[in-house]
Amino acid sequence: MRPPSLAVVHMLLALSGGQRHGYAIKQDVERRTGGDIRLGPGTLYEAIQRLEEDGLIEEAPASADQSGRRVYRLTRAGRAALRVELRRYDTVLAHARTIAPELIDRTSGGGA
Amino acid sequence: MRPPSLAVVHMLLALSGGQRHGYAIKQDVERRTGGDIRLGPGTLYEAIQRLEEDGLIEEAPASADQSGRRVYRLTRAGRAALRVELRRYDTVLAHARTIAPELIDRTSGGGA
DNA sequence: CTTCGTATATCGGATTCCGATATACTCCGC
DNA sequence: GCGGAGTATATCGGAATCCGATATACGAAG
Repeated sequence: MRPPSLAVVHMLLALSGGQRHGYAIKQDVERRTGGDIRLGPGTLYEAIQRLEEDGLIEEAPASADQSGRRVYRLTRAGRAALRVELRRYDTVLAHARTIAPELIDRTSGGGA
Repeated sequence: MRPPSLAVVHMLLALSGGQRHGYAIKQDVERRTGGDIRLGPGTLYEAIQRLEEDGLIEEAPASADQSGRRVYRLTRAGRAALRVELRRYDTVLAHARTIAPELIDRTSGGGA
């Protein structure tokens, strides 16, 4: 189980805000990142399958009722895994602040 | 050019602390992450090649002199790319603080 | 009935990861 | 000089992952 990509971490994070179905995860991630992270159907549903197999997410009870929508939520292990990844990012940023603080300026100038 | 993995970002970060050769990058990353990120020869040298092809790093002048050591340093584009990745991590952490602050506790207490 | 947006699923090419393997040099003790 | 350990670089091959293209289905709007 390789460490999840940024896109997948964003998916996990979206789910940490409450249970939701695949397409809603996609929209949540795209909206929240301002379009920086875009999830095609391949990335989205394959990641969901993998995440479910690994026990990081699970289908919520009373999920696929009406129109085939499957609602997912984070498991305990999923929350733990997310915490680990988040800490890794925090570690990188901490090192960056030590080694090269000028790389972390908030004067984004251009974009969003 | 897919976004670099955490391991590669660590490599870039090591290089942002000054020019060095491959093996030194490996040691730097492993030491700084406390062994969390381990770079085998495959990961290390293939990432170096890719990074050089993409113009993110370059061989320093007077590099492969003595014992075949190749010394690398970050290019301008490399610094810019590193900044982008760092900002992405920062964005994820910012969202995490908003959505699920309890996932970012500094009580590193438990394991290593 | 046709079109559009939502929603899910699978396929296939390309990329990346990373351990195993190979080579070569240097320092050290003997 | 010889053998071993650590340093240093490079390539191969299997596996995992990414992600656009494609397909299906449903409901609302025209």
